[in-house]
Amino acid sequence: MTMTKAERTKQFILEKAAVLFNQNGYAGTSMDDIMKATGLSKGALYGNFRSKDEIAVAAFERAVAIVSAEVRERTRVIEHALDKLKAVVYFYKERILNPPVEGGCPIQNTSVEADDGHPELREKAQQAMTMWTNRIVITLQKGIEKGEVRPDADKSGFAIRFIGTLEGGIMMARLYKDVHYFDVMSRQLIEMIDGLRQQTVVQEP
Amino acid sequence: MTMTKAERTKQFILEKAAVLFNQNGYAGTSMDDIMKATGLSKGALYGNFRSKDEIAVAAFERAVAIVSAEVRERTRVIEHALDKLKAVVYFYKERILNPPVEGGCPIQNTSVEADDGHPELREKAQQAMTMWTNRIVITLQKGIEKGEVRPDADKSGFAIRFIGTLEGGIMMARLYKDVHYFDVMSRQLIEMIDGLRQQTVVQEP
DNA sequence: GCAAAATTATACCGATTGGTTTATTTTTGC
DNA sequence: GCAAAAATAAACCAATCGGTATAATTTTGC
Repeated sequence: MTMTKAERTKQFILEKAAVLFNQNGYAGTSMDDIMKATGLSKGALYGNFRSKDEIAVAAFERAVAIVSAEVRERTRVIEHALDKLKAVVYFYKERILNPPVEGGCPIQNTSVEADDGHPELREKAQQAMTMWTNRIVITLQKGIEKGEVRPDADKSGFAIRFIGTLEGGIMMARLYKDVHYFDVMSRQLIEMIDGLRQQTVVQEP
Repeated sequence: MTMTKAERTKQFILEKAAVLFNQNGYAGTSMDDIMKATGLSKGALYGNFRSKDEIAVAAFERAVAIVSAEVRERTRVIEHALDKLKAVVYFYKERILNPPVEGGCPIQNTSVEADDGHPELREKAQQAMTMWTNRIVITLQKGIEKGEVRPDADKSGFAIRFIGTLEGGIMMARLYKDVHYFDVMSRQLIEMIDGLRQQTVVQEP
């Protein structure tokens, strides 16, 4: 057996809790909610985790891992840096009303709830956001090395604009439960991506 | 007296509650919190409002009104449509870590918390968002009529991109408590605004 | 397959939740 | 300035909150 029974239970709890926290937030989710969602008792919950906080933090990281894995799965085989970025946009567009983890983007949900309290969750959200920007920067760097991306591109600036625009679109589309709002943002994202393209240099005679 | 005592108390409760809900969310704010923040008793609270829900909804509308009033105050005297939009960007940039209502953008906070439950709050957030987009569309329309804005501009598309980009910047800047993230988004916003300018037509000879 | 260890269920804890009741005080309209 | 109406304080309510103690059950390593 590759995974002990206890480990599997722990992961099972996190999978259920991730959805609850992502939909209803930290304050909006009770231990009783998690008991009902898992069918487990309070003893099982507190036997695997020390506190609600510990579940929330671990569930957040699980949620981020689920989304990351699905995005990576979608973009893995794509060679061109700009196509990779476009695939991310299309992924979110398709999944905007049917996200990998019910409730939307875990980073957005956790950021907005934790920015005024809960420093631990806020720090985890910061780390996840920083990881995301770093991955985009790396993608662009590789694109520059392969001559696909303008070498003078502002990599980290682009990463911030990319994520910020995406998150803004997610927020609006989820508020109205209407993809259109994300569509509008995604068109801008595609333009931004195309703006990174290495211009074909006209040879001087 | 222009305002009865009871009316003033009601507004006083809403002003205090607006901050609490904006910082800690609906689920994260208790009636006891509001009692402590106002110094009033539970009787006073339930004498003026029927339920926590009613306070939350009214407090949200108050919060939106406070932010709107400050933005309008800042942009009121500006004549040129594009300057008006830029002034909005600069206003948020200055106030990103010192917002009109502590806790950030009430529409963002309420949207993200209410998109999976609390349909009443979600509808109020939708209404506020729709009002905002409408105001931008009207500004652009006037700009077109005055020849300041390209007549073929996609007014409602721009409004969505404007707000979405702004909200994305607010989210990131608040997560890191660092204006830089909003700065990056604001530069893009200024470019978007300049892209709306009516091009000077080159006269054919 | 058995004993030790870990996991789980149940019952329970004090504190806090949103909300009500009732008595007292304050404000209001005349 | 006085009576009616409204607003407020205080005590109280059942339900729920996060968390613990203990006892029963499973899983584990050998």
